[in-house]
Amino acid sequence: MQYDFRNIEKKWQKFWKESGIYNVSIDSSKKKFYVLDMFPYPSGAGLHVGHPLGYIASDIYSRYKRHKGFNVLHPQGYDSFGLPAEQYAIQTGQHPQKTTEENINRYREQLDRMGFSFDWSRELRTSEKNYYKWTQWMFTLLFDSWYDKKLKKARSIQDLKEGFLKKGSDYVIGYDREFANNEWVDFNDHEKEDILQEFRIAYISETDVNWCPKLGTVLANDEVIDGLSQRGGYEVVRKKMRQWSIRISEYSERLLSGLEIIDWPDPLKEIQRNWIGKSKGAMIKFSVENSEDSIEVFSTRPDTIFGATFITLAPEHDLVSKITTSNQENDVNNYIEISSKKSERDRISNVKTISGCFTGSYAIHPFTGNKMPIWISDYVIATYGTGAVMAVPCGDQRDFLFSKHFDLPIKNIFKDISIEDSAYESKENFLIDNSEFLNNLNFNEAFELSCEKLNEIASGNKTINFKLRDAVFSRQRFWGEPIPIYYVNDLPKAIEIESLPLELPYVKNYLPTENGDPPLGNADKWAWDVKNKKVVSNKLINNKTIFRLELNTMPGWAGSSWYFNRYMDPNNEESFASKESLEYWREVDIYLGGSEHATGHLLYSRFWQMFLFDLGLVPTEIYAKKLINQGMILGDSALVNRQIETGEYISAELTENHRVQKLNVDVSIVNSNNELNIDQFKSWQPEFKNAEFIMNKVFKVEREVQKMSKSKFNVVNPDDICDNYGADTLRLYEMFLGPIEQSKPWNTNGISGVYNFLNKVWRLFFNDNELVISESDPDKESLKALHGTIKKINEDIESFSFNTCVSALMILVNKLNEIKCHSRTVLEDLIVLLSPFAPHISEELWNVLGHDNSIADEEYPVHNPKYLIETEKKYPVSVNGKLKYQIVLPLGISQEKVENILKNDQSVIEIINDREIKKIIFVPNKIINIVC
RNA sequence: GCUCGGGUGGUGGAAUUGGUAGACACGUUGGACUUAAAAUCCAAUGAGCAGUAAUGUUCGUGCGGGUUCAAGUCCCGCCCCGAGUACCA
Repeated sequence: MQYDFRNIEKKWQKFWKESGIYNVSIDSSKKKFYVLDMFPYPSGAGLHVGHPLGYIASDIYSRYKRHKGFNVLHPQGYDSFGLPAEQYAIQTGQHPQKTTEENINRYREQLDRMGFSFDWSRELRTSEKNYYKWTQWMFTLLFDSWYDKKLKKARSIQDLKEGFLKKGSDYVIGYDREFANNEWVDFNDHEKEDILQEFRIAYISETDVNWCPKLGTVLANDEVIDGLSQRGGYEVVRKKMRQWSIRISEYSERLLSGLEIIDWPDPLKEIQRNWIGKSKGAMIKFSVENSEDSIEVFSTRPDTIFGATFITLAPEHDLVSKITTSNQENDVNNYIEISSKKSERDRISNVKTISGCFTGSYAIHPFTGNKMPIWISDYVIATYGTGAVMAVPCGDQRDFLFSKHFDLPIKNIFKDISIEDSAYESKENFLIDNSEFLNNLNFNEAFELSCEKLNEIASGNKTINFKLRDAVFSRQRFWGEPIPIYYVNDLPKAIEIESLPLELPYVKNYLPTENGDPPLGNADKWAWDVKNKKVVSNKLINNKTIFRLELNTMPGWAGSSWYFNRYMDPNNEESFASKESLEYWREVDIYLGGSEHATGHLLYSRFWQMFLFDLGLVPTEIYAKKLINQGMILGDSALVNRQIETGEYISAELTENHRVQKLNVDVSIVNSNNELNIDQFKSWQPEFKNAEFIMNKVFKVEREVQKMSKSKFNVVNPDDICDNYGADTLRLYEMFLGPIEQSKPWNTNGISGVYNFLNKVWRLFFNDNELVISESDPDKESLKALHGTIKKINEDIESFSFNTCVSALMILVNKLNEIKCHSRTVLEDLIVLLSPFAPHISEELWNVLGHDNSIADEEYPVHNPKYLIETEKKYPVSVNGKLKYQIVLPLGISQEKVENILKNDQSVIEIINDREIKKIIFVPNKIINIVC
């Protein structure tokens, strides 16, 4: 008899739901363990087989940790604000709330079928007002805080105001404006706010942003890929806009050094390091001839300063208009206009073409006093460094090409190195020449000395520069958290906590308004009544108590930057989480998710936690100790070839000499031999109804691995697998597919293997319908097999190597079947071993053996080394062409035993390694090596 | 271009981190059960050579070198694939 997974799985899912056995609470008698999945965005397409990969892994780990006696927090929720729901709303007029809700229900249904042990009592949704109340509150904290460079932490803006009152601008370091304390007192509100805005962590400013006209909103740097929007792939252009930003750049150093102490995958850390982009160099000031102004440049090569022959500014640089001479004005304006029209994408694709324009002005070299022409060119990026570079053609290939192109002077400062054909960019193997006091120095010496000298003449200093930009925080969108700010005479004011949440208003439609305002501009009732602390009609706006509200909403990453803290205490009305719960659960122990969030969510959330930590609101600066990136499951797409001229469909092996176009077809109408079911194809979509085919016997399709997506018809729904094989099989199979971090195409070729395995497990307990369990003591052989497996599985689960766990279980079950072991003690341990992977069948069998499933988890079996000692194995080995033997002793052998062997064997010649002994290799009459 | 990963049977993938390469599974082939098929079970399965056979033997982890008694694993030089990033001064 086969095991009846349909009824078994339904039965236990119902039991888990009704008994709520996976709901946890604070229990100081137990050690806590927090396992978290990146919460999903509930899209309309539902889950496909790729989504659960990480959830299955985290579920296995959670169940395992529970067996180990930990109090495991394993929650799930939804990142439910976002663009797709809003796009759908624009098309259909339905409120995003409604579609989001529908999608969530569908997600929940699918998740429930897979037997996850989530604590659903802690479910959260970022779009719920009891959640976004706290997101908004945290925004007001960001607004009311500044970053103290001296203490290297965020502090209340109140402290800054008091500091200015006492010491003026001396209170802070690294600020380019100077004012005394009495001047501060005399500043008016606007002047004060202008200064404060340069310190607030959430601040408003006129910035260059990535504007996506198609989406009608700005995008953060990480949301733009290759000059196109991440969502939708639309063109992105640069535009100046008044925007909220988050001063994440202040945390660059901490975000970078924090990587050292977290156990995250190296590739992911590397991505974050590159994104933060720390570089050591110098700030160098060049005065401009016949002008008060000076140009500051950042250079990583101050050692090459004597090789600098001209200056290049970004076209957007502030000084350009000031220093351009009248006879160059036309050319310069022309150039600026052309380059501003270029989209990000054009700029990237035109990397190789050299363009630029002379401004007519000259800078003065700080040491030689030479005149250096000032040019503008769009190879200089306005947002990196100072938006200006000193061009050293002999040491930088771009400067070199630029000089050649515009016939600018090139000065070689490298001794005995030819720069005929290209610049010498290496920092090694050279001595400096033609550089006064830097002559005959190497890179390091020249670097230090040049910085010193620059400092002496007050023309520069050593600095560290970061690539990380402040994050744009405004979105011209409806379906996001409203920014809780109102404007009094254009001065932003935060809404205080008692009045939050600031709920999304009713709008007639979700598109921008006629005068280009964000969708919230469509709301009639969107003004803040300060006196009564509530939202009122726009018509009531006056300049005393009722003010206009911010129209932008927050980006998607706002809500996801702190949700892991909310799970600790999700229903708290008084605070985002109680002190007690924060102290108990502290941080995530294992975080599972994809590496595609490396420069988005995973960076922002680290920042956000650091900020909360600075304010003393959370107990740890690091919110996730260990992170595992699960790979993506890709779709194995099927494509039919259509002949372009005739429109006939050609079987894949016959396409030679035909001009064809490939069309994705539904993978469910293609069998595993790549043969298309023609009848199903014809009825699949109306356009194929009268399709003509060119083929021999069968019609073959082509296969291609693509990202799983609805539009490619390669989506496999986990429900189908659950229907046909059961959730346990799906869980085991997804784990069996390969290492968790690896991306792999989905195929069901091997699924019968794990399905058979579960049947074999079942048959260990049942002969037909009869339970066959022996109560007598187990034999040595089965104990040996069992304890070996226990050891392996414990180790492999800890290292997230679930595919080898499944193999180990298969080997064990094959073995037990072979030796016909029906011993209760062995089988009980087997059930517990199996239960994290296949919880349904395990619960059933546990119950079959007469246990009460409603009591706490059975402890995970502990291996007994006694059964692991294997007999010594003798292997032939060739040493210098002579046949000798090596004896390999098993793992865990005692020191005494080894010493005994050594004593009894006279022929030992050397022991190469004397660390913990695991294996010994013998050659006849001589031990030649001990391998550890 | 730069920075990370990675190349192992027909396929997905193991290999105790330097110690019998190919575990486990799929697939294939043969067999058992069956009137038959499905399902299930058993056996074989890296390639070559010799042998009726047990077995023996050679070659085998992208390519070429090296270290070592011993290399998929370590070192040097190439080739290919994937990911990230990109005019970053």
